[in-house]
Amino acid sequence: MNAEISSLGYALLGLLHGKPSSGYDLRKIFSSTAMRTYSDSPGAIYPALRRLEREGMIRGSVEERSGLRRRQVFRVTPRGLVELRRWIMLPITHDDLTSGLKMVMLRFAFSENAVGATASLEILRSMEAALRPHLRELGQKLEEIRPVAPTSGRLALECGIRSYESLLQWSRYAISIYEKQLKGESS
Amino acid sequence: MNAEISSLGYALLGLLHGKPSSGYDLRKIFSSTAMRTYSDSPGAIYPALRRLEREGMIRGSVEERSGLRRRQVFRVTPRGLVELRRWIMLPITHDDLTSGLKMVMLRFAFSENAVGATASLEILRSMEAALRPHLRELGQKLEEIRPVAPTSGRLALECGIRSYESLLQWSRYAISIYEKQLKGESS
DNA sequence: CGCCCCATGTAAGACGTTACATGATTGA
DNA sequence: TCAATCATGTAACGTCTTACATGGGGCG
Repeated sequence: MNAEISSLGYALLGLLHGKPSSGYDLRKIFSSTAMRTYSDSPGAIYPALRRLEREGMIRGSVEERSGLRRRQVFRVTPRGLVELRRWIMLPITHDDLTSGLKMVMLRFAFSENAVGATASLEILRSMEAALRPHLRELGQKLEEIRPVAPTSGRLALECGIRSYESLLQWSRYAISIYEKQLKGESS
Repeated sequence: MNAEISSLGYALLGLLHGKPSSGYDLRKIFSSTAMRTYSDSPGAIYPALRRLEREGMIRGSVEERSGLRRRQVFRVTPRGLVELRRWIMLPITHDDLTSGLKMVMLRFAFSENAVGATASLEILRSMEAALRPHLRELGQKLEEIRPVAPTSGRLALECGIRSYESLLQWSRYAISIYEKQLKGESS
């Protein structure tokens, strides 16, 4: 009942919240967009959908359309929406930054539809706050290894640092966008 | 005999080429550096080492040190070095860019020690060449989704684009470093 | 009729995660 | 002697990958 949901599971949940779809539709979305990272293979998607259904996060309903083969369309249940929102609004931790940013960006990407623009803004601020100490830490690591590591090792670390700096700049840019958008709405 | 080597396997191979170590040493390296992403759990590292040994990539030798418990130090075999170099010098494909850059950066990080600075430079140029078309492609995707996606979805894609742009800048910077270094040596 | 697209799935195998087990040594 | 650290592993479990299976429908 209370099993963990994989990143693929959350990707599916978020997409289904945007639009009820069949497994085949979802597969096409994955394979045709930048979300290809979440596997476009049926051997991953169909079992993941069944797991979500077993946990009560989504419900599938067979569509009998004239002629064509049966097609099962999945919809997010109220319970699934609660879980999706909970996951999206999780505070951004240090681990979220180091263990690949895919999950965080996925959460952000779904945030506006699933929770609202103020939530998106909150995520961005949380990210900005988490990035500062992380960048300091990486800077220290660089100083540590500078004398001993080969150039290529040092440059590899510098590449990581730059990418986090770019993320920081992006988050500020995104914050400004949302602040403008929200101010416009309230006025 | 000819099984695929996982990313963790290559990480271990590269580290062992830098310095023969025990499983425990490797674990400490993983857990104390930015390479934590490659799992610091014994349940992953020890089986991976055994696989590498089975494939003839590394060889372990038990060190009998006064008093302390037996400690198995692994060394890269000639065959392992051939495989490591082959993997490092693989041309950088479009898939390498989309499926997380961890592998490419790992290859680059090991390149100087395992193959030489000219190889590192070659990798960087290959990366720069692969990045240009990829960035164009992402730009098109952005134009496609701009009218339909919510702000958060669009911003998430922009974040990806920025990170590749930052990677492109880094690769140019790294190329200039290597070019200077190699010119200095040859003169 | 044969072929390709829709749409769903299953089976085998590899890998990683978590948690536990073991045993020896060092230090309080 | 008790705990912590060194050092190596195993077992259970879940998930992903790859490849194959199935079966209807449209089309030339």
